Amino acid sequence: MENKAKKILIADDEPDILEIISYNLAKEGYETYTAKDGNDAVEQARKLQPDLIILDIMMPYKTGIEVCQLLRSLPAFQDTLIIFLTALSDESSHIKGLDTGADDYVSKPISPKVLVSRVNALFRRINKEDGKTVTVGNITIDPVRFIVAINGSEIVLAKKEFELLYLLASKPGRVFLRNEILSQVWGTDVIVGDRTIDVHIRKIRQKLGVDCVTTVKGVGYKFEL
Amino acid sequence: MENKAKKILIADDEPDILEIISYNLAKEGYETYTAKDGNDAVEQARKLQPDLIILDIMMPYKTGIEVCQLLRSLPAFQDTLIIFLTALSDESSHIKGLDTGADDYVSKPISPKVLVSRVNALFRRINKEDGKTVTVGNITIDPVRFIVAINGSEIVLAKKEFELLYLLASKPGRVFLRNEILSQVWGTDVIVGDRTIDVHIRKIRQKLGVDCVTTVKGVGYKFEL
DNA sequence: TTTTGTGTAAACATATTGTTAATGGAAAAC
DNA sequence: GTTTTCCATTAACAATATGTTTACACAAAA
Repeated sequence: MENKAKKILIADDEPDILEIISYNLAKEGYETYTAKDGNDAVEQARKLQPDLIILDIMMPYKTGIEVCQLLRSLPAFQDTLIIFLTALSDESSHIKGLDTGADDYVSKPISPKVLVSRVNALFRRINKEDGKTVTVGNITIDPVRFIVAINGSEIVLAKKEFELLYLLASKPGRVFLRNEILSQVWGTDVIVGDRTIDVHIRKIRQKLGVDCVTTVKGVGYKFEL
Repeated sequence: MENKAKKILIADDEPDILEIISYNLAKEGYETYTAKDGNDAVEQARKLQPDLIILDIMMPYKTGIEVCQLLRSLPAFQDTLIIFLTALSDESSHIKGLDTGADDYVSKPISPKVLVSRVNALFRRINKEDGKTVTVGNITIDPVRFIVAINGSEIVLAKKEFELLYLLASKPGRVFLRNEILSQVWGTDVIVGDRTIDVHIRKIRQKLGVDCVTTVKGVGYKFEL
């Protein structure tokens, strides 16, 4: 399962931050490398072919966004994970820039724990999306093609529906608390109303036409045939 | 499981913020306490032994970081959850301090909803630990899947029924006083009538169909085959 | 017998979820 | 650039499961 250590390249012009991030990720078993500015980041990235690149937005020579755009234009970096570090003041002006292909962004000031957990989450997500098709009974859920199949016939789910179903089905039988579902599918910062999960559950049940999502009242939901 | 209310200590020198946070967390069922500066925070923390401490970084007498470091050096606070509140201006100068052992941080200005969801997430992470499957004879109680199985056939219990059974079965043979049961399953602040436990016990007996819950008259109940 | 504690069923209240329709926004099609 | 379609979310209400109390029966101890 846990194969070779993932390589992470961290680019920031503040040595302190580099050190803290590097230290904390190394402690988690990642192989860390650092770059001190935009040009350095590009160079190192080409050399190392890291699995994840953490880019500060504000850096000398090239901003994180420029680095990201440059790398994304290369075939070898299509699938490389990228996280932006943004000062809060950057936010509005640069959120658009996140459309350049970042997989997540973390705002400063940085809590090592938060960053580490985001990184872990990202790798988890990738590991799953990397071909981990879930099959339970006659139901197959393919995260690569974004398709659910029951006895061969394909069913199209919307994004949230799919993510929710995939989460539940990834551990069949296990109950997911509503909170858990929220933070896994919607994220910790997004707040949605109480009925949102229900509505999506209903759509899933409706579309699948098979009774495979069970309610555990007062607790949550589970996937089960 | 969802037992007694968690104690949360909130330390900030702005009364307004204290009130907002306190109000919103109390609404969620937490037991909230407040401290108005660093020294106060330390003192209250030692008195209350809260489950979670929310610390503003900038406070008179002692900063949140200092409070955190001080508490973390005490054995009693090794496992206490700590969240920092950081203003934007704190940023780089205090990032180092965040490695003192915070479990999360939330930046100002604070959205009550975000804070509440972070708090919930944090507690959820902790609660996850006690999800061990209990097996006694041919009865299996699995809190992860939320089912009870007798000889392989699954039995669905309601939440309270399940929690009650899980409590008893977690220490087979041991007698649980009615008081104990109340505080463990219902929590200390919930008041219910005398017959409530009985009714749940009866439902458990009824659903399980096996005589495994024994009455110890004048004392309580125990799980026993 | 009286007292005390428990078992049980039904009634009631509440909490939680299910469902539908409406809204606004984003993406896709034109 | 405009229209159209689809999706995520919310609000409002219905439906249901669950939790609690009530009332009384029953049993064991005092």
